[in-house]
Amino acid sequence: MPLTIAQSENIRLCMREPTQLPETLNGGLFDREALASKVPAFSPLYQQIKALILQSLNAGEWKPGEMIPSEFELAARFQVSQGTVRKAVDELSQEHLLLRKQGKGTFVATHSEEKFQYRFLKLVPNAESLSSSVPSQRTIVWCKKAKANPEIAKSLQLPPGCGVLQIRRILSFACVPTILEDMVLPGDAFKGLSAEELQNHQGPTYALFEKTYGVRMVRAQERITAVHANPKDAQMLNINDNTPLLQVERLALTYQDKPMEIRRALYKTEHHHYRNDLN
Amino acid sequence: MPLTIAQSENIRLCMREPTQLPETLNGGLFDREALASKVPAFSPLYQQIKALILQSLNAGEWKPGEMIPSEFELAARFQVSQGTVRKAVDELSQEHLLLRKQGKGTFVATHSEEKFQYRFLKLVPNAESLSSSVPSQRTIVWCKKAKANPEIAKSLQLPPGCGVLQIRRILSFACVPTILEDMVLPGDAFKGLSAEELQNHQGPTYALFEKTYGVRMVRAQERITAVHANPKDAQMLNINDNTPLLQVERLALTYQDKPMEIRRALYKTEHHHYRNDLN
DNA sequence: CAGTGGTCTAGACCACACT
DNA sequence: GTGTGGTCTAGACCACTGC
Repeated sequence: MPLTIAQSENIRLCMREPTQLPETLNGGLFDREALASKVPAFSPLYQQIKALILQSLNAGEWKPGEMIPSEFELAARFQVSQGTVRKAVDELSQEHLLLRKQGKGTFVATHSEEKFQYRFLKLVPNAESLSSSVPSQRTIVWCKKAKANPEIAKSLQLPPGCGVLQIRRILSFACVPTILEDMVLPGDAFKGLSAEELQNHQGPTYALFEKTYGVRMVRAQERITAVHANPKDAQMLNINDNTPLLQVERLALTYQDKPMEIRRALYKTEHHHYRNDLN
Repeated sequence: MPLTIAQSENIRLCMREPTQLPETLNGGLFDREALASKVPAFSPLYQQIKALILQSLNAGEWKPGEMIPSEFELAARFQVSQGTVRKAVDELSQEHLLLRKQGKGTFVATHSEEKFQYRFLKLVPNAESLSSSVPSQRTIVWCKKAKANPEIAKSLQLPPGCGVLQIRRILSFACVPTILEDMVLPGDAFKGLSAEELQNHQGPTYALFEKTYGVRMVRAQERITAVHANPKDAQMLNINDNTPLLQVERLALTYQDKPMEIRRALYKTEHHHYRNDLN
């Protein structure tokens, strides 16, 4: 049945002037004023829905691994059609924030998920069939408190001198030390994180972060250069001072692009390489 | 108006048994048998449409930069709804094979397009604001014919000993030689390509390839390691033998994932870095 | 079986570009 | 104005999961 003019008019108003809609019947589950204030006033509906879902994710309404409401439930809650919710969820699952499972539901993505473990680790063995592409051993060198220097403070969007956690560790593949990594985390968000916890947990470090500290890394940027190790670092990796290494500087972001980790790693590329797919 | 049962039945048949549909009215513009033979028999309609569009692109029915038929025209041609064409086109434009321009039409993507020039070149200046991120100078060292060794033949899916083109060149940024690059191309596809042509054309090399040789690179894989230059290569880049460099090995693919180029490049990362965004 | 996501359709209207 | 892509809706049915 075609839309009536009145219905169409409602839709138009809904898209262009959300705050002027009559009171909805959703029992205050969400607030169109808040919506209008958080996103550009005249963005497409599905992007507004996307922003709302993002807010709920960020607020922890649904935890990593949990199922979110079905498309029809969300459609009812936001007073839009299921197709509009679908488009929002489509984009979020493309960005790996949500994970759709046919017949089951839609789930908050997690770094624990088998399929997405270590999805930020691009170093793979040259002979992929021979050795495992996940680190076989993880050694925490230290985990200590420090004050952020100006450069780090700026990158993490913290006030200078703010408390941070400094972590150094070595990752080995097939018992060969291959990665030397220094991480810097905001102290507030990771209060209580210790070398023991880092050493003992199973699976990816980012899975620990999201499970225990509620910090989920969703994107990252890496800057790669070729360097020589300094003598101390070379010793840690059991290599000659003169060995060329990849230096990978990472800035990892959580929801709404808030930076939550700086990482500088040295990759030994004798038996491995950094793999990148260009589309 | 809701679908009748008969219409639904038609849709079902169309999805599951394309070859059993009655003759279409499209004047033989396409052949459902051919369709069924090219893609899995039971794939969603929109993927079948996607495969058909891909075939037309590959066959050169629409050249890079040209406009393809409107969504409604394609829908009529393929006897599906506009929404189904839309989904196919959506995916293709996400893969950078097509480019949608609101109000204008949908175009075959091209490496000449301002927005996508050098989209495979991930080396950017450390201070992005200071210097340009596109090479200011290009020097062809040589462009010569050779026979493919077994390894190269395998990568390019050619018979061993097949004729190939070997190209070496140096790219400079702000007059500083920064990239030393060796490319290998299948001789058949690039018959007549000369050092002069490579030297003199404007814009990205991949734009030349698609304009003059009809070879459009759509994807690529890169393997990055850290190396030392050999003395000769070091001289070309005007650096010390001991300078660490990024070695970037690329395999570039055209439509249907056919490999068409092998490239081994050395990147000097004194003033630049390889930038990668992880999603 | 019911519930979930996945596909497909048909139709309305908006936003943008060209003429 | 006409034609293009972009958004939104409503409704049907399919495919998969788990009770």
